[in-house]
Amino acid sequence: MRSASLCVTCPNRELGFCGALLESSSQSAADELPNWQRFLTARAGDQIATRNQTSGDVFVLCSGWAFRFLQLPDGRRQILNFLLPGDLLSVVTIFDKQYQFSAKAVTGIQLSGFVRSEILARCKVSPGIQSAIGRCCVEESRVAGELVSVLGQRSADQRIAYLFLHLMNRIRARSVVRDHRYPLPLRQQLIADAVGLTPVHVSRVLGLFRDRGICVLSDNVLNVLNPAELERIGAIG
Amino acid sequence: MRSASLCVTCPNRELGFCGALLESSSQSAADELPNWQRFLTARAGDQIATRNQTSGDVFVLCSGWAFRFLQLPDGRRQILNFLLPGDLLSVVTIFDKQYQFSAKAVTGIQLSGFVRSEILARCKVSPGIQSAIGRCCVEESRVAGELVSVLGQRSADQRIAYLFLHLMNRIRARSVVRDHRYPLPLRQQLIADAVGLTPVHVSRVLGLFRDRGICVLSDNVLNVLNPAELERIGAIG
DNA sequence: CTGGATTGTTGATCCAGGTTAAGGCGCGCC
DNA sequence: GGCGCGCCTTAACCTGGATCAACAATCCAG
Repeated sequence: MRSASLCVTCPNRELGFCGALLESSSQSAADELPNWQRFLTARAGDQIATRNQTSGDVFVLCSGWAFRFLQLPDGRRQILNFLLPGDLLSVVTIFDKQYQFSAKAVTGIQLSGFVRSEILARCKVSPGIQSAIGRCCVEESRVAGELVSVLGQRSADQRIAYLFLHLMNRIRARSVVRDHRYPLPLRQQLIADAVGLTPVHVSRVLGLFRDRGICVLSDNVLNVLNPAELERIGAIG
Repeated sequence: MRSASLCVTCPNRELGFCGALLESSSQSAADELPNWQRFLTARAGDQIATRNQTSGDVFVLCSGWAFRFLQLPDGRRQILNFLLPGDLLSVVTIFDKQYQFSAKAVTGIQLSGFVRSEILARCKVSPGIQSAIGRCCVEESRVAGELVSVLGQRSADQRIAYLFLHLMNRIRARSVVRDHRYPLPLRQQLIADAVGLTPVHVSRVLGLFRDRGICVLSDNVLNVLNPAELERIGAIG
């Protein structure tokens, strides 16, 4: 019961991967896990995947926030994206048992793991899963391309505004947002690692946004006071 | 005959997508195109795809160099990757008829287009195609992640060294390279757009590499004099 | 041969963001 | 309470790369 209900209560509405997978399975007894699925939890800060590690499971984030990243030899890291409930760790984990990235939990999280071979088998018989995987690939590729162009071409305030707008969209896809207040459990260090700036400069830019009445990030809530201005700064062509 | 022989003579050896597709098809008469395939050429500089445009075809580059990019509102562009013979324009064009990127030819090129619905149909019956698509997705995602971390975290010389090393690997996968001389038909402006620098600064860094006896790019050939040093500068963790 | 376009080089100057450091605030723990 | 530890903020300074500008080299078109 645990994993199924968790996945049903927090599907990724944009992509619907988890939903497609579950719909393709016959209903199992309400209080036991099918043998092709397992369930994990991790605490804030725990590393949940490591580059070059292999795993027979494909994981979906059921609750909490996490992120994928690449570690550099000098100790710095680049965050590739943040994972929200309903997200696959990465859609390519369906095709490759070896992780090409590392991942950590931002908050406490719950993960649902599906046996890869089971997904691939279902894929052959279920057009629903197949197209869900296709949509995930398209989305991951689109987001990665956007991030490349933001990191390659845009200034500090544009990068941070872009990150906020991107996350705001993803949060809105999952829950109703009131008064432009978005739950955002991110330390400035994480924002820095995501947009390729130092924490010091992130603090400066956030201070600027605050002073200009654009948005305020505190207590894990992003309060957007002037959405139009944020959009103007962070929108990508 | 044209398209088939071209694809067979320049398969992407890393990924083998084109080969997998062709192997799955019954041999057609040697001098006519099957109706699910067509063949295009473009001249250097031609735009071969535009963001948000839709197409019923999935294209493979058969000869020449091209690149995918995102255009920014201010006129700048970020190159997402360079396309070498055998590359799909992007693997996600198999799943989405709408391009999420633009693309241009660097040199004169030849493209082979496959009707998308035909690929998807073959996918259902051919495990070879399915796994080739999977491998393409893994590779595209890995390369995109690396580029994100390079743009987010690394200095100008590291970025350019990384680009060179990355392209050298891809060129070596396609043809024998003698004396560390790699064919590289790139203007400095393209290198700049790929690594997020200005052409002026690219020139300075290339000058530095030349002075330090690391490598020389001229006449569309990259002559690598000190591979170890280039590797030291550009290697990612 | 000449004029113009394209590309690359080099120098001078500027500035966005990095670096370093110090201090403040909140919070858990002894 | 006091103390240590994260985290944020702010200030002073530095620097890598952008910007601006001049010029050389190459290649065509006429």
